[in-house]
Amino acid sequence: MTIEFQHSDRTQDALRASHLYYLQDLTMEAIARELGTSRSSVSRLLSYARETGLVDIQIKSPLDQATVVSDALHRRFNVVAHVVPVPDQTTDVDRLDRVALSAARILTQFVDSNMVIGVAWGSTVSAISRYLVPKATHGSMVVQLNGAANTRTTGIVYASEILRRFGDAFGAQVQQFPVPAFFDDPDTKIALWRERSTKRVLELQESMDVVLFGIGAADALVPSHVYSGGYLERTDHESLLHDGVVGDVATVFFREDGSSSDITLNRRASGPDFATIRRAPRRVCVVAGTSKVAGLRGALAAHLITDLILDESTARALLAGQSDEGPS
Amino acid sequence: MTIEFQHSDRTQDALRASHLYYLQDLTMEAIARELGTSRSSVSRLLSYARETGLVDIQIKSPLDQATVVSDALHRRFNVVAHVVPVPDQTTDVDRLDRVALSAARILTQFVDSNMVIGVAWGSTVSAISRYLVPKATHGSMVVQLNGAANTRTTGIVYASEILRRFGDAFGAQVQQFPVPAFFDDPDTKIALWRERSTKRVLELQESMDVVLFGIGAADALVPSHVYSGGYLERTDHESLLHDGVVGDVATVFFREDGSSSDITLNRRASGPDFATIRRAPRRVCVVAGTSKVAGLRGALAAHLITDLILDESTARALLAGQSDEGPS
DNA sequence: AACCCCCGTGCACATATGTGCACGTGTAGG
DNA sequence: CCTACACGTGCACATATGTGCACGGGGGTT
Repeated sequence: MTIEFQHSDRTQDALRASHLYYLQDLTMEAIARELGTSRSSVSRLLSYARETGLVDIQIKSPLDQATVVSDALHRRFNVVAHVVPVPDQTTDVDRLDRVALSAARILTQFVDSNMVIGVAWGSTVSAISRYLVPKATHGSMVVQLNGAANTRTTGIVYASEILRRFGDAFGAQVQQFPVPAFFDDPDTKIALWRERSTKRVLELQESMDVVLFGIGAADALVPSHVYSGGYLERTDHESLLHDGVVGDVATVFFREDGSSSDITLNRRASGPDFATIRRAPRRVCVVAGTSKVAGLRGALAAHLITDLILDESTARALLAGQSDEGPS
Repeated sequence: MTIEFQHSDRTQDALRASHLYYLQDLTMEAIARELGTSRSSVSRLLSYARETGLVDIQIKSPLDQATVVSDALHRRFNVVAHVVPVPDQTTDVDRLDRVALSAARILTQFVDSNMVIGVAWGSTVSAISRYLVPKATHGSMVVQLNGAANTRTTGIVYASEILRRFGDAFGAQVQQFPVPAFFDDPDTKIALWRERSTKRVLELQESMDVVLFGIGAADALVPSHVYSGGYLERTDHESLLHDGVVGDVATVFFREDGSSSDITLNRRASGPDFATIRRAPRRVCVVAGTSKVAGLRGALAAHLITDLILDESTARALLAGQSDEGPS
């Protein structure tokens, strides 16, 4: 008639080990004894617990003494900045990786149950998706921000892989958006936008709680997908140049001052317009590498960003510019 | 004209090191190179960051697969249980210590800015106070639940030391309650309760967001202060026995069924009545050692507890009893 | 039944981390 | 100016942790 206290599950052991290790400061040796197993197994249990998100490690920069840089960003652009320390001479590839790793872990804190999470699928978001720390939530939904198909591929595999990673990590349902990144004919877009299946996605986008995106920039050293993946024609590039575009967010282009009206290509873009993005209370932008500064500046001017995760050099480059935006 | 990015502060280094270590998985060696210091200093920086609460490590038992025990407690008593793994043969002193360590770290998660935090000052809470992890908050207030003076000492030093630790850890103001634990004459209490200085404390207690307390039990192996510290006379003990008391929370006694009416001694107790405690949305009870099970059962019956932190054996002992409380 | 594959385990070794100690620097006081 | 002291640093060593490898026990297949 005794109640059974089996800890059959590997997770149970991991939980217990984590508690003993992180909450009671026992050594792995001691934990091994309590669990009746070998020290190495404990080491593995703990890695498992970390990978699985059973253990969650957060860094809290005391708000009153945040770093000078992040503080300056807050004052200048009215965003919460998470500055990722990366040595200056790091290559842009490594830089992206390190920023993505940090971003993935920071992102976890923003996600919770019953949220609608919009994600783009550029190289930045893709990198992040590889490092996501699982967090169990209920009733959440991951929605794709913009289409992925281009003239060479449907892009589905690539984009859906990214989406799937997000869905897996947060136990969320995934809503794909199976349309081209850019339409050939704006009228097709208009027509498709009237379809009920499309509308469902658009409505989800309207109710996003969190949006995650990078910045597209033509001259990034790690080229953004949109500019290198066969999505745009030569004439498109010329059109962008002509319209004074400095970058894009989820296929929607903008100028350095944040304006995006009368940019021809936007009529064919599949991404959400900026009003939709701004409707989300938390809008997380991740940027690695100074080549995206101009674009970033535009996105800030457009008030697309509430939380900015970026590497240190980029933060400096951003601050080095003179134009003040100030809290609106 | 370059902006200065000094990281003069030790905290800044610690923050950066923590980011690199916990968010980017760099080795301390690598961090030392980036910071231009020795590996040992990095090790020290990281300890500093942990002690200081710059880094916050949480264990999240996925709600859908919480341990069997904590789950059973939830169903049986409608509390969120945090079961601290402790080997069965541990002495009660060690047991208290380990539970207190875990409790201190769990407690951090419950505290936030602008909260009123009520704390008792028994041996359990005292142990917890020694392990608190600092967490910067603003506008918080720590309020003492019950008086501490007795016939031998004013108790002020002891209780205030505990209170101070809480205040320090959370950057909170401290509100002491300089009255006897038990009055000799109930009328003195009534009179004093009308004083404005007393009323201020009582009002604070009415608006507590979090309460932290242990369980007092006469037969605990690590004797509760109230029963051993010269607070009660022989006749008092007899009176308690006569009234069927199984324990107390902050000097207020109750029976196994949770009732506390007509317990003579309560008229002389300085602690808040149970209605006041129940007004707090989060009521954290910490218990180590099976000798307190009877008392704990009473406190549960009185609905004094929303969050229960206890060691494993005690949890089992609690469950081993047959009486069901069930969600109310 | 015999076989094989998958998985979890402990061992032994390679790394990574923690810490006593001695040194050097800066500051307050004599 | 000298002395004393507090504090932070790196070194060297002691511990603690991570990981490749080989072993062995289910469970499914032939």
